[in-house]
Amino acid sequence: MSRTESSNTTRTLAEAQDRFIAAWGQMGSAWGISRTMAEAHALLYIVGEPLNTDDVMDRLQISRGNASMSLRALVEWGLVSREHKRGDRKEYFRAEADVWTMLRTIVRERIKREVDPVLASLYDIRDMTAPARVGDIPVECAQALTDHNDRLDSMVDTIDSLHKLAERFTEGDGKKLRQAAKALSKIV
Amino acid sequence: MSRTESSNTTRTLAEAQDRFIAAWGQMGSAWGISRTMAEAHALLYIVGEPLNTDDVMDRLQISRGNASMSLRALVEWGLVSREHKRGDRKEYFRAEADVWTMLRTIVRERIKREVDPVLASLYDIRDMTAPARVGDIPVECAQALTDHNDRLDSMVDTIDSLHKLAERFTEGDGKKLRQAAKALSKIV
DNA sequence: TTTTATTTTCAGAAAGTTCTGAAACCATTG
DNA sequence: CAATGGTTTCAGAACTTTCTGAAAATAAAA
Repeated sequence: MSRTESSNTTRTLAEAQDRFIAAWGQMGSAWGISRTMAEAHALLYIVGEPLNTDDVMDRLQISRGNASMSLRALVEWGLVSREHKRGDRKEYFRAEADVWTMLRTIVRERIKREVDPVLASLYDIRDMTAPARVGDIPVECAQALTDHNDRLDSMVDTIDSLHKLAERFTEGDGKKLRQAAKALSKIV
Repeated sequence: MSRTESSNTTRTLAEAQDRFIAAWGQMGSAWGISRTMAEAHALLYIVGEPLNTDDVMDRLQISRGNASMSLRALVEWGLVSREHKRGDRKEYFRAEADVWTMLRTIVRERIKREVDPVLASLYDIRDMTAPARVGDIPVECAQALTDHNDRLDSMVDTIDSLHKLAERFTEGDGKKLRQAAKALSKIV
Protein backbone atom coordinates (compact mmCIF):
# COMPACT_ATOMS: atom_id res chain seq x y z
CA MET A 1 0.00 0.00 0.00
CA SER A 2 1.11 3.52 -0.69
CA ARG A 3 2.46 5.25 2.36
CA THR A 4 1.02 8.55 1.24
CA GLU A 5 -1.42 9.50 -1.49
CA SER A 6 1.51 10.08 -3.81
CA SER A 7 0.32 11.33 -7.17
CA ASN A 8 2.02 8.63 -9.21
CA THR A 9 2.78 4.92 -9.19
CA THR A 10 6.32 5.51 -7.98
CA ARG A 11 7.67 2.65 -5.89
CA THR A 12 11.38 3.22 -5.35
CA LEU A 13 13.44 6.29 -4.61
CA ALA A 14 15.38 5.85 -7.84
CA GLU A 15 12.11 5.88 -9.76
CA ALA A 16 10.97 9.00 -7.97
CA GLN A 17 14.30 10.64 -8.74
CA ASP A 18 14.06 9.66 -12.38
CA ARG A 19 10.64 11.18 -12.55
CA PHE A 20 11.97 14.39 -11.09
CA ILE A 21 14.91 14.38 -13.48
CA ALA A 22 12.55 13.94 -16.40
CA ALA A 23 10.22 16.69 -15.21
CA TRP A 24 13.10 19.05 -14.63
CA GLY A 25 14.53 18.23 -18.03
CA GLN A 26 11.19 19.02 -19.58
CA MET A 27 11.09 22.33 -17.82
CA GLY A 28 14.67 23.11 -18.73
CA SER A 29 13.96 22.62 -22.40
CA ALA A 30 10.95 24.87 -22.00
CA TRP A 31 13.30 27.48 -20.59
CA GLY A 32 15.76 27.30 -23.39
CA ILE A 33 18.51 25.04 -22.21
CA SER A 34 18.67 21.60 -23.75
CA ARG A 35 16.77 18.83 -22.04
CA THR A 36 19.87 16.76 -21.46
CA MET A 37 21.67 19.66 -19.87
CA ALA A 38 18.82 20.24 -17.46
CA GLU A 39 18.58 16.54 -16.72
CA ALA A 40 22.27 16.30 -15.99
CA HIS A 41 22.03 19.19 -13.59
CA ALA A 42 18.99 17.68 -11.91
CA LEU A 43 20.79 14.36 -11.53
CA LEU A 44 23.92 15.90 -10.06
CA TYR A 45 21.88 18.06 -7.75
CA ILE A 46 19.62 15.33 -6.49
CA VAL A 47 22.34 12.79 -5.81
CA GLY A 48 24.37 15.45 -4.07
CA GLU A 49 27.75 13.83 -4.58
CA PRO A 50 29.99 14.20 -7.64
CA LEU A 51 29.48 11.81 -10.55
CA ASN A 52 31.76 11.04 -13.46
CA THR A 53 30.89 11.05 -17.14
CA ASP A 54 30.11 7.34 -17.22
CA ASP A 55 27.77 7.61 -14.25
CA VAL A 56 25.84 10.33 -16.03
CA MET A 57 25.84 8.40 -19.31
CA ASP A 58 24.47 5.31 -17.62
CA ARG A 59 21.82 6.98 -15.56
CA LEU A 60 20.61 9.29 -18.31
CA GLN A 61 21.11 6.76 -21.09
CA ILE A 62 22.95 9.15 -23.35
CA SER A 63 26.04 8.98 -25.52
CA ARG A 64 29.52 9.93 -24.37
CA GLY A 65 29.61 12.88 -26.70
CA ASN A 66 26.34 14.25 -25.46
CA ALA A 67 27.38 13.78 -21.83
CA SER A 68 30.68 15.52 -22.44
CA MET A 69 29.09 18.49 -24.17
CA SER A 70 26.27 18.90 -21.71
CA LEU A 71 28.53 18.71 -18.68
CA ARG A 72 30.94 21.16 -20.19
CA ALA A 73 28.11 23.58 -20.89
CA LEU A 74 26.97 23.27 -17.28
CA VAL A 75 30.49 24.04 -16.10
CA GLU A 76 30.61 27.06 -18.41
CA TRP A 77 27.30 28.29 -17.02
CA GLY A 78 28.83 28.00 -13.57
CA LEU A 79 26.19 25.55 -12.44
CA VAL A 80 28.50 22.58 -12.06
CA SER A 81 32.16 22.27 -11.02
CA ARG A 82 34.80 19.75 -11.98
CA GLU A 83 36.33 17.68 -9.25
CA HIS A 84 39.04 15.06 -8.90
CA LYS A 85 39.25 11.99 -6.73
CA ARG A 86 42.57 10.61 -5.45
CA GLY A 87 43.60 7.45 -7.21
CA ASP A 88 40.93 7.89 -9.85
CA ARG A 89 41.77 9.27 -13.23
CA LYS A 90 38.19 10.04 -14.08
CA GLU A 91 36.82 13.53 -13.80
CA TYR A 92 33.91 14.14 -11.47
CA PHE A 93 31.17 16.74 -11.64
CA ARG A 94 29.35 18.28 -8.75
CA ALA A 95 26.24 20.45 -8.85
CA GLU A 96 27.59 23.69 -7.53
CA ALA A 97 24.52 25.85 -7.71
CA ASP A 98 21.14 25.26 -6.21
CA VAL A 99 17.93 25.33 -8.18
CA TRP A 100 17.34 28.99 -7.69
CA THR A 101 20.76 29.88 -9.01
CA MET A 102 20.15 27.75 -12.05
CA LEU A 103 16.80 29.35 -12.72
CA ARG A 104 18.28 32.77 -12.17
CA THR A 105 21.15 32.10 -14.55
CA ILE A 106 18.80 30.98 -17.27
CA VAL A 107 16.33 33.81 -16.79
CA ARG A 108 19.10 36.42 -16.87
CA GLU A 109 20.36 35.10 -20.15
CA ARG A 110 16.85 35.04 -21.55
CA ILE A 111 16.06 38.59 -20.56
CA LYS A 112 19.12 39.84 -22.34
CA ARG A 113 18.38 37.84 -25.44
CA GLU A 114 14.64 38.19 -25.77
CA VAL A 115 13.10 40.94 -23.67
CA ASP A 116 15.68 43.62 -24.31
CA PRO A 117 15.16 43.68 -28.09
CA VAL A 118 11.40 43.88 -27.64
CA LEU A 119 11.75 46.82 -25.30
CA ALA A 120 14.22 48.54 -27.59
CA SER A 121 11.90 48.23 -30.58
CA LEU A 122 8.99 49.52 -28.53
CA TYR A 123 10.90 52.60 -27.44
CA ASP A 124 11.83 53.05 -31.08
CA ILE A 125 8.26 53.03 -32.29
CA ARG A 126 7.20 55.34 -29.52
CA ASP A 127 9.90 57.80 -30.45
CA MET A 128 8.83 57.75 -34.06
CA THR A 129 5.15 58.30 -33.43
CA ALA A 130 5.54 60.79 -30.60
CA PRO A 131 5.64 63.92 -32.80
CA ALA A 132 2.23 63.00 -34.17
CA ARG A 133 0.77 63.90 -30.80
CA VAL A 134 1.61 67.55 -31.13
CA GLY A 135 1.49 68.06 -34.90
CA ASP A 136 -1.79 69.20 -36.39
CA ILE A 137 -3.28 66.29 -38.24
CA PRO A 138 -6.64 65.53 -39.83
CA VAL A 139 -9.29 64.95 -37.19
CA GLU A 140 -10.14 61.45 -38.40
CA CYS A 141 -6.53 60.44 -37.83
CA ALA A 142 -6.24 61.92 -34.40
CA GLN A 143 -8.26 59.26 -32.63
CA ALA A 144 -6.45 56.43 -34.38
CA LEU A 145 -3.11 57.88 -33.43
CA THR A 146 -4.13 58.38 -29.84
CA ASP A 147 -5.29 54.78 -29.72
CA HIS A 148 -2.05 53.65 -31.22
CA ASN A 149 -0.04 55.59 -28.73
CA ASP A 150 -2.11 54.33 -25.83
CA ARG A 151 -1.65 50.76 -26.93
CA LEU A 152 2.04 51.34 -27.28
CA ASP A 153 2.32 52.90 -23.87
CA SER A 154 0.50 50.05 -22.21
CA MET A 155 2.79 47.64 -23.96
CA VAL A 156 5.93 49.46 -22.92
CA ASP A 157 4.64 49.59 -19.37
CA THR A 158 3.85 45.90 -19.23
CA ILE A 159 7.09 44.65 -20.69
CA ASP A 160 9.03 47.17 -18.69
CA SER A 161 7.41 46.11 -15.43
CA LEU A 162 8.01 42.50 -16.22
CA HIS A 163 11.59 43.25 -17.10
CA LYS A 164 12.28 45.14 -13.91
CA LEU A 165 10.53 42.50 -11.88
CA ALA A 166 12.55 39.69 -13.39
CA GLU A 167 15.79 41.61 -12.93
CA ARG A 168 14.99 42.32 -9.32
CA PHE A 169 14.32 38.69 -8.66
CA THR A 170 17.40 37.45 -10.37
CA GLU A 171 19.52 39.74 -8.27
CA GLY A 172 18.46 38.17 -5.01
CA ASP A 173 18.96 34.71 -3.61
CA GLY A 174 16.43 31.99 -2.87
CA LYS A 175 15.60 33.44 0.51
CA LYS A 176 14.70 36.75 -1.07
CA LEU A 177 12.49 34.99 -3.54
CA ARG A 178 10.47 33.37 -0.78
CA GLN A 179 10.35 36.63 1.11
CA ALA A 180 9.04 38.41 -1.96
CA ALA A 181 6.45 35.75 -2.65
CA LYS A 182 5.17 36.13 0.86
CA ALA A 183 5.12 39.91 0.75
CA LEU A 184 3.34 39.89 -2.56
CA SER A 185 0.54 37.69 -1.32
CA LYS A 186 -0.46 40.56 0.96
CA ILE A 187 -0.19 43.29 -1.63
CA VAL A 188 -1.66 41.97 -4.82
CA MET B 1 20.09 62.89 -38.81
CA SER B 2 18.34 60.76 -36.28
CA ARG B 3 15.63 62.52 -34.37
CA THR B 4 16.47 60.59 -31.23
CA GLU B 5 19.37 58.33 -30.35
CA SER B 6 17.26 55.39 -31.48
CA SER B 7 19.17 52.18 -31.00
CA ASN B 8 18.82 51.00 -34.58
CA THR B 9 18.90 52.28 -38.12
CA THR B 10 15.13 52.41 -38.32
CA ARG B 11 13.81 55.05 -40.73
CA THR B 12 10.10 54.54 -41.16
CA LEU B 13 7.30 53.59 -38.81
CA ALA B 14 6.65 50.43 -40.81
CA GLU B 15 10.27 49.42 -40.32
CA ALA B 16 10.08 50.07 -36.62
CA GLN B 17 6.91 48.02 -36.44
CA ASP B 18 8.52 45.21 -38.36
CA ARG B 19 11.40 45.20 -35.95
CA PHE B 20 8.99 44.99 -33.05
CA ILE B 21 7.06 42.21 -34.73
CA ALA B 22 10.26 40.28 -35.27
CA ALA B 23 11.42 40.80 -31.69
CA TRP B 24 8.07 39.79 -30.32
CA GLY B 25 8.04 36.73 -32.55
CA GLN B 26 11.44 35.80 -31.24
CA MET B 27 10.23 36.13 -27.72
CA GLY B 28 7.07 34.22 -28.43
CA SER B 29 8.99 31.28 -29.76
CA ALA B 30 11.17 31.42 -26.68
CA TRP B 31 8.01 31.14 -24.64
CA GLY B 32 6.63 28.16 -26.45
CA ILE B 33 4.22 29.53 -29.00
CA SER B 34 5.30 29.43 -32.61
CA ARG B 35 7.13 32.42 -33.97
CA THR B 36 4.54 33.08 -36.64
CA MET B 37 1.75 32.97 -34.10
CA ALA B 38 3.47 35.53 -31.94
CA GLU B 39 4.26 37.68 -34.96
CA ALA B 40 0.68 37.58 -36.11
CA HIS B 41 -0.51 38.68 -32.72
CA ALA B 42 2.08 41.43 -32.59
CA LEU B 43 1.04 42.65 -36.01
CA LEU B 44 -2.66 42.67 -35.16
CA TYR B 45 -1.98 44.38 -31.88
CA ILE B 46 0.27 47.05 -33.23
CA VAL B 47 -1.92 48.02 -36.17
CA GLY B 48 -4.92 48.09 -33.87
CA GLU B 49 -7.52 47.50 -36.53
CA PRO B 50 -8.67 44.13 -37.85
CA LEU B 51 -6.76 42.57 -40.73
CA ASN B 52 -7.76 39.75 -43.04
CA THR B 53 -5.79 36.66 -43.89
CA ASP B 54 -4.25 38.22 -46.98
CA ASP B 55 -3.10 41.28 -45.10
CA VAL B 56 -1.33 39.06 -42.61
CA MET B 57 0.17 36.88 -45.35
CA ASP B 58 1.51 39.91 -47.17
CA ARG B 59 2.92 41.70 -44.19
CA LEU B 60 4.45 38.62 -42.60
CA GLN B 61 5.44 37.00 -45.89
CA ILE B 62 3.97 33.64 -45.03
CA SER B 63 1.85 31.09 -46.85
CA ARG B 64 -1.91 30.97 -46.71
CA GLY B 65 -1.84 27.71 -44.82
CA ASN B 66 0.47 29.03 -42.18
CA ALA B 67 -1.57 32.21 -41.79
CA SER B 68 -4.78 30.25 -41.46
CA MET B 69 -3.37 27.89 -38.84
CA SER B 70 -1.67 30.58 -36.80
CA LEU B 71 -4.71 32.84 -36.77
CA ARG B 72 -6.95 29.98 -35.80
CA ALA B 73 -4.63 29.07 -32.95
CA LEU B 74 -4.69 32.68 -31.75
CA VAL B 75 -8.48 32.63 -31.81
CA GLU B 76 -8.47 29.37 -29.86
CA TRP B 77 -6.16 30.88 -27.27
CA GLY B 78 -8.61 33.72 -26.93
CA LEU B 79 -6.05 36.29 -27.95
CA VAL B 80 -7.66 37.27 -31.24
CA SER B 81 -11.26 37.47 -32.33
CA ARG B 82 -12.86 36.99 -35.71
CA GLU B 83 -14.73 39.89 -37.22
CA HIS B 84 -16.80 40.58 -40.29
CA LYS B 85 -17.08 43.65 -42.42
CA ARG B 86 -20.27 44.50 -44.27
CA GLY B 87 -19.98 43.98 -47.99
CA ASP B 88 -16.72 42.10 -47.59
CA ARG B 89 -16.68 38.35 -47.68
CA LYS B 90 -13.27 38.14 -46.13
CA GLU B 91 -12.85 37.32 -42.48
CA TYR B 92 -11.04 39.82 -40.30
CA PHE B 93 -9.01 39.29 -37.18
CA ARG B 94 -8.60 41.70 -34.33
CA ALA B 95 -6.17 41.47 -31.44
CA GLU B 96 -8.55 41.10 -28.57
CA ALA B 97 -6.15 40.81 -25.70
CA ASP B 98 -3.43 43.18 -24.70
CA VAL B 99 0.15 42.13 -24.19
CA TRP B 100 -0.30 41.30 -20.57
CA THR B 101 -3.20 39.00 -21.27
CA MET B 102 -1.18 37.23 -23.90
CA LEU B 103 1.75 36.78 -21.57
CA ARG B 104 -0.55 35.63 -18.82
CA THR B 105 -2.25 33.10 -21.07
CA ILE B 106 1.06 31.62 -22.11
CA VAL B 107 2.50 31.55 -18.60
CA ARG B 108 -0.60 29.87 -17.20
CA GLU B 109 -0.40 27.14 -19.78
CA ARG B 110 3.29 26.69 -19.11
CA ILE B 111 2.88 26.39 -15.37
CA LYS B 112 0.35 23.65 -15.80
CA ARG B 113 2.50 21.82 -18.26
CA GLU B 114 5.98 22.24 -16.80
CA VAL B 115 6.09 23.42 -13.22
CA ASP B 116 3.32 21.26 -11.82
CA PRO B 117 5.01 17.96 -12.75
CA VAL B 118 8.28 19.13 -11.21
CA LEU B 119 6.55 20.00 -7.96
CA ALA B 120 4.63 16.74 -7.93
CA SER B 121 7.78 14.71 -8.38
CA LEU B 122 9.53 16.67 -5.65
CA TYR B 123 6.73 16.04 -3.17
CA ASP B 124 6.93 12.40 -4.16
CA ILE B 125 10.61 12.12 -3.40
CA ARG B 126 10.18 13.96 -0.15
CA ASP B 127 7.44 11.60 0.90
CA MET B 128 9.58 8.59 0.11
CA THR B 129 12.65 9.77 1.98
CA ALA B 130 10.83 11.25 4.92
CA PRO B 131 10.74 8.04 7.05
CA ALA B 132 14.53 7.90 6.92
CA ARG B 133 14.55 10.90 9.24
CA VAL B 134 13.09 8.99 12.13
CA GLY B 135 14.32 5.47 11.47
CA ASP B 136 17.56 4.40 13.12
CA ILE B 137 20.17 4.14 10.43
CA PRO B 138 23.97 3.77 10.31
CA VAL B 139 25.70 6.94 11.45
CA GLU B 140 27.65 7.42 8.22
CA CYS B 141 24.36 7.49 6.29
CA ALA B 142 22.64 9.94 8.57
CA GLN B 143 24.55 13.00 7.39
CA ALA B 144 24.09 12.14 3.73
CA LEU B 145 20.38 11.70 4.25
CA THR B 146 20.04 14.94 6.13
CA ASP B 147 21.89 16.70 3.32
CA HIS B 148 19.63 15.09 0.79
CA ASN B 149 16.54 16.15 2.65
CA ASP B 150 17.81 19.67 3.06
CA ARG B 151 18.54 19.95 -0.60
CA LEU B 152 15.12 18.61 -1.39
CA ASP B 153 13.41 21.02 0.96
CA SER B 154 15.21 24.00 -0.49
CA MET B 155 14.19 22.85 -3.94
CA VAL B 156 10.57 22.40 -3.02
CA ASP B 157 10.59 25.83 -1.41
CA THR B 158 12.10 27.51 -4.44
CA ILE B 159 9.84 25.96 -7.04
CA ASP B 160 6.86 26.39 -4.80
CA SER B 161 7.54 30.09 -4.27
CA LEU B 162 8.05 30.58 -7.95
CA HIS B 163 4.85 28.74 -8.70
CA LYS B 164 2.78 30.74 -6.25
CA LEU B 165 4.34 33.94 -7.49
CA ALA B 166 3.55 33.18 -11.10
CA GLU B 167 0.01 32.16 -10.26
CA ARG B 168 -0.57 35.30 -8.29
CA PHE B 169 0.66 37.43 -11.16
CA THR B 170 -1.38 35.68 -13.77
CA GLU B 171 -4.52 36.26 -11.74
CA GLY B 172 -4.21 40.01 -11.84
CA ASP B 173 -4.34 42.45 -14.71
CA GLY B 174 -1.65 44.70 -16.12
CA LYS B 175 -2.30 47.38 -13.55
CA LYS B 176 -1.73 44.93 -10.75
CA LEU B 177 1.51 43.85 -12.34
CA ARG B 178 2.84 47.38 -12.32
CA GLN B 179 1.59 47.89 -8.81
CA ALA B 180 3.37 44.75 -7.68
CA ALA B 181 6.58 45.68 -9.45
CA LYS B 182 6.57 49.01 -7.68
CA ALA B 183 5.80 47.52 -4.29
CA LEU B 184 8.44 44.90 -4.68
CA SER B 185 11.17 47.40 -5.44
CA LYS B 186 10.75 48.64 -1.89
CA ILE B 187 10.71 45.24 -0.24
CA VAL B 188 13.32 43.12 -1.93
C1' DT C 1 58.71 6.29 -25.55
C1' DT C 2 54.86 3.34 -25.88
C1' DT C 3 50.76 1.97 -23.87
C1' DT C 4 46.53 2.69 -21.74
C1' DA C 5 42.73 5.47 -19.79
C1' DT C 6 39.93 9.34 -20.44
C1' DT C 7 37.99 13.41 -22.63
C1' DT C 8 36.82 16.28 -26.53
C1' DT C 9 35.34 17.21 -31.02
C1' DC C 10 32.55 17.20 -34.91
C1' DA C 11 30.30 15.32 -39.23
C1' DG C 12 26.45 13.36 -40.08
C1' DA C 13 22.04 10.85 -38.19
C1' DA C 14 17.84 11.30 -35.92
C1' DA C 15 14.16 13.75 -34.08
C1' DG C 16 11.37 17.63 -33.68
C1' DT C 17 9.24 21.85 -35.39
C1' DT C 18 7.37 24.95 -38.59
C1' DC C 19 6.02 26.13 -43.27
C1' DT C 20 4.26 25.54 -47.87
C1' DG C 21 1.14 24.72 -51.52
C1' DA C 22 -2.25 22.42 -53.65
C1' DA C 23 -6.49 20.05 -53.07
C1' DA C 24 -10.71 19.76 -50.54
C1' DC C 25 -14.07 22.16 -48.42
C1' DC C 26 -17.65 25.65 -47.37
C1' DA C 27 -20.69 29.50 -48.17
C1' DT C 28 -22.52 32.94 -50.96
C1' DT C 29 -24.12 34.72 -55.35
C1' DG C 30 -25.94 34.61 -59.98
C1' DC D 1 -27.72 24.37 -59.95
C1' DA D 2 -22.87 25.95 -61.13
C1' DA D 3 -19.57 29.43 -60.47
C1' DT D 4 -16.91 32.17 -57.54
C1' DG D 5 -14.44 33.82 -53.49
C1' DG D 6 -12.70 32.47 -49.36
C1' DT D 7 -10.99 29.18 -45.78
C1' DT D 8 -9.12 24.91 -43.93
C1' DT D 9 -6.46 20.85 -44.07
C1' DC D 10 -2.59 18.05 -44.34
C1' DA D 11 1.31 15.45 -46.64
C1' DG D 12 5.54 16.29 -47.31
C1' DA D 13 9.48 20.00 -47.71
C1' DA D 14 12.59 22.81 -45.28
C1' DC D 15 14.65 24.02 -41.40
C1' DT D 16 16.32 23.63 -36.50
C1' DT D 17 17.85 21.30 -32.65
C1' DT D 18 19.79 17.62 -30.38
C1' DC D 19 22.31 13.31 -30.24
C1' DT D 20 25.50 9.73 -31.59
C1' DG D 21 29.71 7.40 -32.38
C1' DA D 22 34.03 7.10 -33.98
C1' DA D 23 38.29 9.45 -34.58
C1' DA D 24 41.50 12.84 -32.68
C1' DA D 25 43.45 14.83 -28.79
C1' DT D 26 45.16 14.79 -24.12
C1' DA D 27 47.13 13.05 -20.14
C1' DA D 28 48.81 9.76 -16.96
C1' DA D 29 51.28 5.29 -16.29
C1' DA D 30 54.52 1.92 -17.50
